[in-house]
Amino acid sequence: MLKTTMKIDDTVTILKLLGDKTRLTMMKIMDHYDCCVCELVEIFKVSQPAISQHLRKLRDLGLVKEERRGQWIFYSINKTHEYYPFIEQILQQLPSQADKLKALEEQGTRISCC
Amino acid sequence: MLKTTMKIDDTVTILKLLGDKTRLTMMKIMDHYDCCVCELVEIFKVSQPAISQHLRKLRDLGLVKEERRGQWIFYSINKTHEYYPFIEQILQQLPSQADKLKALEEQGTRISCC
DNA sequence: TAAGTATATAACTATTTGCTTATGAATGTA
DNA sequence: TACATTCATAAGCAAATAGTTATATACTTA
Repeated sequence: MLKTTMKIDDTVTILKLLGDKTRLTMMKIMDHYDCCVCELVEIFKVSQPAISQHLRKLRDLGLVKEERRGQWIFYSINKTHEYYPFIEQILQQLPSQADKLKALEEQGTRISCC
Repeated sequence: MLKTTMKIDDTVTILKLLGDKTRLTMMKIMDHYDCCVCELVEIFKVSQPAISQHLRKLRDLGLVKEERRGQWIFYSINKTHEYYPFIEQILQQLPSQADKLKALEEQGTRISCC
């Protein structure tokens, strides 16, 4: 059990971000795999701007980091974030979302950029 | 570290409820003290219906339970809830809100009903 | 029983949120 | 250079949210 003391306001901000199915699932996925935007678009069946906007909120808080690789921008969880242990604790209790990535591979979409 | 596996949808619902400063603070307080509605109204400086509506959302999910004691209705955390360990894990990392109750006592408001 | 206190619910409102489409900027390639 | 692809941003919209005031319900007490 962690013993971090978290500020209430910070905690509220983080929980609000995680309290969205798309973002929570994205975080769970990105906890294990770097993802480019187009993969996430495929997975969640929403528009590309919708994904970008979710990523922006996560990035604005520093919860994820981006890294350009040529044409693509890959996102991953920022494990150096002050509250990463807190977030990790939550993500660890969620079921693996590896099936979603597997579905992409089978469908051939993931290969397109990774 | 807990190893519970939580459904994504359930987790989202809970995090959404906790992602509100009033509700998160209420939960932290109720984790240690039974509270009647009027106390919470005093603490949060919002209208009584606002508090009742927050409590209803928490109660609808079973996260808190109510108990009438005469004229008052006391709310407390439902420690038998399937996901209570998950919630407790979050609450434990928050700073104590005991000062808010102490302020009530000094102000004489808490005594009125407890 | 009548009046007072505590709480819940209903109705309304302003703000926030998550999505969409349209468009711009950055990179890769013919 | 021209064109295609990837991603970000802007603008607009519908739904959700958190608050308010008004009112109903339940209990206590004079």
